[in-house]
Amino acid sequence: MEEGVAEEGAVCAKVMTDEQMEVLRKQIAAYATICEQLVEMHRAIAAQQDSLSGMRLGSLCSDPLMAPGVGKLSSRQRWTPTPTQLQILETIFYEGNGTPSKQKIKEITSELSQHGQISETNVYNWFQNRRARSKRKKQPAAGPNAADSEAEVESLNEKKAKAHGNLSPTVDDGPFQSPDISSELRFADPESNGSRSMFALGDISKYGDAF
Amino acid sequence: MEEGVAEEGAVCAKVMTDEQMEVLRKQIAAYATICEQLVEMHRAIAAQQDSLSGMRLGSLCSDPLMAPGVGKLSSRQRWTPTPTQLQILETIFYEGNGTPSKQKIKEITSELSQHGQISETNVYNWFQNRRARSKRKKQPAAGPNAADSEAEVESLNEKKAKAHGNLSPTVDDGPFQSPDISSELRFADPESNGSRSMFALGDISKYGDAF
DNA sequence: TTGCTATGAATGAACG
DNA sequence: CGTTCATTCATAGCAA
Repeated sequence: MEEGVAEEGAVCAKVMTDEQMEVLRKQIAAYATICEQLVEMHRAIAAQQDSLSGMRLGSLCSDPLMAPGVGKLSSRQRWTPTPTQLQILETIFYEGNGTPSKQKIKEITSELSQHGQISETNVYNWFQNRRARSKRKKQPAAGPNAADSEAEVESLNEKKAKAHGNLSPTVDDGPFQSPDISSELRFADPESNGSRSMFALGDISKYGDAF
Repeated sequence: MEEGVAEEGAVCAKVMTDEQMEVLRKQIAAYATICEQLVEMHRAIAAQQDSLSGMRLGSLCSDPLMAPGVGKLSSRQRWTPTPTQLQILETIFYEGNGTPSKQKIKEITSELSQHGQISETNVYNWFQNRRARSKRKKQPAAGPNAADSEAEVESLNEKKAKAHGNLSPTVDDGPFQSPDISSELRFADPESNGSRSMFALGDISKYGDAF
């Protein structure tokens, strides 16, 4: 182990001991964590923007006809999570609690009911949908074979396509047109249990010991 | 010996198995994927913010952002089928394809990608919308006299009395709330053990400019 | 400019 | 659980 301390970068190989490697792994895990959380944060923020922008014609705006009191649940039978609720849900979902147990649902519902009308069924459906959606985005990739190529990253670049010269005048410059399904992290998902990664960023749950 | 230039990688391979190296590569590649997502998300959010603050209720200043041509990296355009694509889709839809999903989607996508940028999601959405639209066109022809029943909207297609989690216009929760989620970010100590990033984690920093 | 219409995309809820 | 349905939102395209 004495040789492993060499802070001299002359020979990387010498410092590449198991310990060093573990450090590397932890660093990577840390970055993964940061990225994951950033993703969720952005998602939450986006949802907020969405909500409040759409709220202008919803309930927030005072509609002379629509009495903001109870008893008027006519239009829109569909539950819509408030920004706060959404954020909480995202957090819980991300935190690895991929275990939507019944008991959990109750707790979450209680928690969320403080921020708006909600029921256990809503929470249940939300988690169901969230998981299904996450999976769908990553299906085409992650073939049964893992040892050959990580073309998943490449697929992001394969979005190259000839410009369809139709009516759109200024779209040619646009980099992306649609968020394709191939872009999804396969490790961050609490549900991606089928991954065969050794270090398994999904395994980073144990990186907590590092910090 | 010209081999004396021995890359670190070569020697590293001695302490790190090829498998481990590959795993690390994948992990790093995964960051690229996540960061891509982040960039995309950020772009979308920025676009939304710009839109609602500048157009909807702002209009305090003219549009300094609409620069036709270059430099326009916000605003995500939605996919628009080319005439050729549309025709193909219509044909497939009309062919009695009552099962418009799954494997078929991939085939159709491949087919259509010959005529323009498209993704499976686009095809999927198109069929979803197409069917829903077709159905709704025929629904109003139920035959009830138009001289009565103004409450039909509520009880027309009453399927189940699932009255759980209704949403009343009252939003007790404020529409806004500070994004305190950032407090969850935790950074690993890069200086731990005195070793810096051994791998090109710096490569990630190229995304830094995006956010 | 402002508004409307058509439609792609997002998502809560239901089905099997 | 995975897929599908139904409703809504946001935006492209056009009209007055």
